[in-house]
Amino acid sequence: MKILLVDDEYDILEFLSYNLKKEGFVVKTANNGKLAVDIAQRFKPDLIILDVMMPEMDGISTCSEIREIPSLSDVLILFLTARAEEYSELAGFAAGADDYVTKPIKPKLLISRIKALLKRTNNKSEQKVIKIGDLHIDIDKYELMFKNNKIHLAKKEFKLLYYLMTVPGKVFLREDIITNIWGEAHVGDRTLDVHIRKIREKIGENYIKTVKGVGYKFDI
Amino acid sequence: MKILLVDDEYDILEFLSYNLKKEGFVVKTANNGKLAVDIAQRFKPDLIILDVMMPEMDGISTCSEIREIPSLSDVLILFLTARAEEYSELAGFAAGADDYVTKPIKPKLLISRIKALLKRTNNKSEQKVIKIGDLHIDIDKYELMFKNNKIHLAKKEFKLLYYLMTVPGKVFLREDIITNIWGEAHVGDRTLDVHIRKIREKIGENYIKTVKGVGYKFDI
DNA sequence: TGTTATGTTAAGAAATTGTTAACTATTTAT
DNA sequence: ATAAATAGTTAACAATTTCTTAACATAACA
Repeated sequence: MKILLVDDEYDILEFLSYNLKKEGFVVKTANNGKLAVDIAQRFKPDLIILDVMMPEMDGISTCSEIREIPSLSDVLILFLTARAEEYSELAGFAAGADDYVTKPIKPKLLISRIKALLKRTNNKSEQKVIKIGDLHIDIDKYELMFKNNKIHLAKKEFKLLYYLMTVPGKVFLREDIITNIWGEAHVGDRTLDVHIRKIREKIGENYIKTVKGVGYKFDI
Repeated sequence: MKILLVDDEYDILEFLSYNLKKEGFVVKTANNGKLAVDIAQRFKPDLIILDVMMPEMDGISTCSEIREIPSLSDVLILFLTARAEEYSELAGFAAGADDYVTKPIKPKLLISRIKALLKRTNNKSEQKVIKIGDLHIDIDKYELMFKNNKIHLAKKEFKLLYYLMTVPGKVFLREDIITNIWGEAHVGDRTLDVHIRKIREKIGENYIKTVKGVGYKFDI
């Protein structure tokens, strides 16, 4: 999930950026509205977080402008407003905002709002249960069945296997897997391999196949 | 689902209206009690959300008046009250309210209350008794039976266990559990664990399972 | 045959949950 | 109204699980 953060205060950018990255979001920042519009077109974020109060081009104008760019028409926009400026809440919605959060910002709250927002729109028809061969993975139960026996997978292992199983046969690029499971966090070179090994230890060597120089795939 | 929102403050109407629409409700608004009664008769909402404090005709009078209109006799009524005015809670119920929510309004909480309310009446098939293994939980009696013995659970413990039992096997996310049981109130980091422990003390270690990094599930 | 990518292992760091006890708040009983 | 009992919360710390790293091994490929 990609987020573009727009605020004129460097401290806030830094603070939020840090907190969002920690949650696994890919974050870019802009310190003014104009720049934000530019970056947005190239970066194609899923969500733009806009400070309402900014010199020159405020959040509301920026929002209106973004809403007129067809390629960005369905990006989500979330406003940051000071508690006092209630009027901006209304103006913001009028300009096409999807949600707003008042300052001072509590990272936890912001993140839960973001997740709710992304879930609400994104959450179409995700497959909850995938059955392939002797394997049966259920994301609701966080459970993997192998020949009718429960197998315990740790969270990362589970996410990883589930990700590979979403499209059996498809080779997932190493870097895509890492971005998907770890976010942008810089993770060591062998970490993915170690997790793959642990999964193989549990379900055998036959399911996850290495495609050298490319990535891994789940296949029977 | 149609909702009629009644409040004299424009900002609140706007704010709630936005939040409710986003949840898929059809919303109409009125800024005073008289208008509300008029609109209600034509709009025939499933639910009316009434601010208690309004000039001229307050929420309680409005409620009483609505309850006397036969075509609206079984509309649901939910009050918004300021925390201080506890009396209004009682008066409200006397006038025929179905639920009340205190200000300041937290949209998430309000929405979950609305859904609960709509479900309760609409969906009479809501499970009041759940039997799983040796456990038998009855929400009406507020009672838990374990191998035919009554077990006393405190309110929070009961809510928590009941919540987990509503979908056996499904992992409920830590944050979802907290939102559901505690509302949006910020509750300490270990509070949930302590309650889980207390339940486990009473029903044994076999029912509630921890899914580390994710949440808890009820499973046999 | 050398180079590069991946596999393996074990150690310990980091993160998450469990446990206890003290304390506060709320209910109930006297 | 007050005491007593019960419920709920927090904080400190323990226990456990999970994750990552580093070092080295092995396999694939050119």
